[in-house]
Amino acid sequence: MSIEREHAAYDFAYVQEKWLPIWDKLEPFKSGRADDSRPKKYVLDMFPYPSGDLHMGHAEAYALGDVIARYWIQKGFNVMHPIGWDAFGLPAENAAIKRNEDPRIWTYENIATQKASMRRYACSFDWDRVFNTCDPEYYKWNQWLFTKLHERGLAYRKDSAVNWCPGCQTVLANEQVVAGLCERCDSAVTKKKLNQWYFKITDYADRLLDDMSELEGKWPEKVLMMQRNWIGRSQGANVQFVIEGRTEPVTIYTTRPDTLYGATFMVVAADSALAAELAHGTPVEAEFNSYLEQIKAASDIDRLATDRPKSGVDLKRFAINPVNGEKLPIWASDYVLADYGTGAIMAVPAHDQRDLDFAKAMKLPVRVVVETGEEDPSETGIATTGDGKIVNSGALNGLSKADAIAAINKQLEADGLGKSARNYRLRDWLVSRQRYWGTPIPIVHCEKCGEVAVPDSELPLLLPDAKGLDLKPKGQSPLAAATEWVNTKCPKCAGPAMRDTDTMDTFVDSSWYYLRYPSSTNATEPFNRAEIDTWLPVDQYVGGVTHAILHLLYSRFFTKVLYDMKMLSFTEPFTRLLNQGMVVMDGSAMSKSRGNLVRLSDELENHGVDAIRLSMVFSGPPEDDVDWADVSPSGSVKFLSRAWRLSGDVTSAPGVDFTTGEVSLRKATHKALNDAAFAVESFRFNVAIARVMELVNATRKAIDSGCGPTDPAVREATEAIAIMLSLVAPFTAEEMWERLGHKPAIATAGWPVVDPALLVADEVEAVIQINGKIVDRMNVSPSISEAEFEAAALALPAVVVALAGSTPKKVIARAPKLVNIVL
RNA sequence: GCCCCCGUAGUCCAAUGGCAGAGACAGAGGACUUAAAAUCCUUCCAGUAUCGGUUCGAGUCCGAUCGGGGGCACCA
Repeated sequence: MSIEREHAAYDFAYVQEKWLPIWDKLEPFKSGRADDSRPKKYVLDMFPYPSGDLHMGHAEAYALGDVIARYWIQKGFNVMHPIGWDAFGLPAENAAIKRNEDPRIWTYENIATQKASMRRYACSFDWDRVFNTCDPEYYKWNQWLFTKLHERGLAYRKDSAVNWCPGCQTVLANEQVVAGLCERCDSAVTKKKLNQWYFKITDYADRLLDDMSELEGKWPEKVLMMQRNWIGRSQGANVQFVIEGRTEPVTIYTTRPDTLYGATFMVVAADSALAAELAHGTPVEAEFNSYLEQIKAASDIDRLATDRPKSGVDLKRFAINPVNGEKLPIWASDYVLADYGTGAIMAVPAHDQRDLDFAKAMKLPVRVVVETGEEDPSETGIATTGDGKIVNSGALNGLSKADAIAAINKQLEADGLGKSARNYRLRDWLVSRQRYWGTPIPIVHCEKCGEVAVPDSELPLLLPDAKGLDLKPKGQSPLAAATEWVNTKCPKCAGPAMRDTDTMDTFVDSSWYYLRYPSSTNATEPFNRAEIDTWLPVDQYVGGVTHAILHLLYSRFFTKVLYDMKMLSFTEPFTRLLNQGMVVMDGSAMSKSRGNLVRLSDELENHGVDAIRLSMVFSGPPEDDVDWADVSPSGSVKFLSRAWRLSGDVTSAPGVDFTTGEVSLRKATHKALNDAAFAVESFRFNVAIARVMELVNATRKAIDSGCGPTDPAVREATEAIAIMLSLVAPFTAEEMWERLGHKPAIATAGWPVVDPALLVADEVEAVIQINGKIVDRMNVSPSISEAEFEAAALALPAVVVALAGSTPKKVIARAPKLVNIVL
C-alpha cells in the first residue's frame, strides 16, 4: 500500500486492514484488574446465538453497545465490555441432524466466524473473558446451580398438562408460546400430560414485581410494563362453597367478592381433578368424558380464538352459596383454567362477560347486584363491570363496590368462609427439554432413594458423545438411548439407578452468564465473590426488546435466588437497560422469504465498517427500528471522509497551546464536546453525531474562510472531532489521530476537558413578544439582570410604538432569552 | 376486549413549557472541470394528525377523536 494512496482520498478498506493488527497488539479494551484505580463500569451486550455469521441486527446492537463502552473509556473509567456465546440450543441440533454430525462442530465453527467478524467490526470487547455456554467448564455451573435450587426446593418435578411443540418434539415454557404457536418453529402448540422439571419462579412473583420500582426510569417503561403484565398479580378473595354430597367444601377465587349475591352457578375447569371427581359415578360421567376428550384435542389456537362459543357440561351437582344458602348448579367448562386460582369459580353473569356468555349459551339465570346505570345485561348481552350501588345483596345493599368488597371480606373471614387472596398469571418455569444439545439435568433416579442430585465432585456431568445417538426428535430425549450413560449408580446408596435424560432450557444458561465474565475461567466456583463485588451489578445492559420477558425475568429471578443464598449482595442484575430496535427493510422485518434481506457483509464491503456503524447509530433514537431503506450509508461515507480531510489540513504542531486559538471556533468545539457527552449519556446518539457534524462544518469553514489551518483552534477542533468519532467510527478516528501526529490508540486518548468559560456566549439574541407574538429581537449579554433586561425591552422603538403610551398588564422577562409583554 | 407507546418538511429525525429546525437523505441552482466524478457554496419545502382545555406563552401539559405500532388475552 503506497503512501500516495493513503493520502489521495479516504480509503476505508486500506485503513481497516492497517489498524486491526496494531490494535490486536495494543489491546486497548482489556479491562483493568484489581490494582486499577479508575472507577469501574460494566457495559454488557446480550451475547449472541451462533446461528451463522453476524447479520444487520448484530451490527446495530453492537454498534450501540460500543458507543457506550467507548464513551466511558474516554471518560476515564475502567470499563469491562465482555462477550461470549449463548451456544446451546435447537438450531445447532437441527443443523447437526441435517448434516449428520455432532452439533459441537457447527456451533464452534459459527462461533469462530462470528468472533472474526466482531474483530473486523472493531467491537471494543475484552477478548480475555470469552466463554461459551456449551463449554463443560460453563455448564458445570449450570448443573451446580440446578442442584442448589433443588436443595432449596426451587427445582421440582410435577405432572402437568404442558405445552408441547409437535415440530420441535419438546415441551415449551409458557414464555415460549406466542399466540398459541411455538416461538421457534411456529407449529401449533398442543397440551401433553408429562412429568417435568420446574423452577419455582412463582415464589418470587411479589419481589419480581415490587423490586421493579428500583428500575423505574432506568429501564424502558415498556419492558417494565410487559413484565408487570406477565406476572399479572390480581387481588381478590378465596371463598368456600359447600358441595352437596361432598365432605370438603370447594374454594373459588374471585376478584369481585362484592358480587357474591349475584352468583347463579359455579364452573370448574373441565380438565381439573375436581371436575373428574364431581362427575365420577354420576349419570353425566360419559358425557363429561367425551367433552374432556374434545378439549384435549383442541389446539391452543382454537382455545385462544376470541369468538369461540362457550361450551360445557352440567354436572348435575350443586354448591351452596355461603352468603345466602342458594343452591347453585355446577358446570364443567374449558373457559375456566385448571392452573389459575383454584380451578373453580363462582359465575356472576350480570357482571362478568365470560360468565354472561356462558349463561346465555346454557340458559342460566342472570341477576344484577350492582347498579351501574347501564342497561340490563340479560337484555343487552353486555356484562356491566363498573362501579355502582350494590343491590339484591342483603347487608351489602347500598354500599359502593370498594366498601362492599371490604365489608364482605371482613364478614367471610369472621365466619371462617373465606379470606382475601392474591393470584398471579405467572406460572412456574418449565425447564426440562427432550433434546440433546443442552445441559444434562444433574439428577439420578434411584428406586430406593428417589431423586438424588449428582454430587458436586462428579460435575460437570458431561453430555454423552453424540456419535451413535439418533438426535431426531421423537418425543423422548436422545440421551435416553445412551444406555451406558443413563445406567449409573445412585450417589447415595450405590444401588443401580438411572440418570435423568432431559436437558435444561437454554434460558437457564443465560440467566446468570453476566456473573461469569468477571472470572470467566474460574474452575472452582461459578463466580468469584470479590470480582462480583467489584464489577456487578451490570451498569449498562444493551439488547433487543425480544427478551423483555423471558431472559430478563429469568435473570432477575436467578439474581434474587442467589441473593437469598448469600452469594450476591444485590437483588437486581441490570441497573440500566437499553433496548435497541430492529433493523428492517421497507417497513418490515428482513427475511429470505420476503426477499428483503440485506447482507451485512455486502454493506461492509461497499461502505466500510465505520460508515455502517455510523449509519446505524445516526439513523434515529436507538430504541426505534432502523429502516435500512431510509438510511444512507453513502452519506455516512461522505461525512467520514469530510472529517478525515480536516486532519490533513491541520498545520499546527501536536501539543500546541490551544488557549491562543481563535475564540469562536474554540467555543464551538467546547460546546460540541459538552453537548455530545450529554447526548451520549442520555442515549441520544443520533444527536451526539449531529453535534460532531456541526463542528466538522464549522472547522471546514474556519480553515477555508476563517482563521485558517495554522490556528491552534483548528487543531483543537479536529482532535475533538477525532475523539468524538472514535465512539462510532474507530478506524477513521484512529487514522485522523495518526495524521494529527499522535500515537495509537485513540480509544484511550481521553475525552477533552470542557472549559466552562468557553460555553458562555458573548451575546444572546433575545426575543421580544407582545401577547406571545414576536415583535422584535435584541442582542444582550448572557449575564444581564432581569430588571435591566425588561427595561431594555420596554425601551425598544417597536415596543414603544405598540404600547402607544399605555401600561402593559404584565411583563414576563426571562433573561436573557425572552420578554413577553401582555397588553 | 384490556393495557402501553407514538403521530413535526418529500424522507429519517432535532427542539429544559419560551424564535418550530440542530443534523442528515432526497431535490434545485452555482463554483471548480474540456467533461464527469469528487469537492465547496447557496437554496426550496411543514406551523407540529384533528378538536377542545390549562398557561403571559403549548410540538411539549390535560381531555376527547382519528391514524400507526406494541404487549396481554376465557387469568375469574
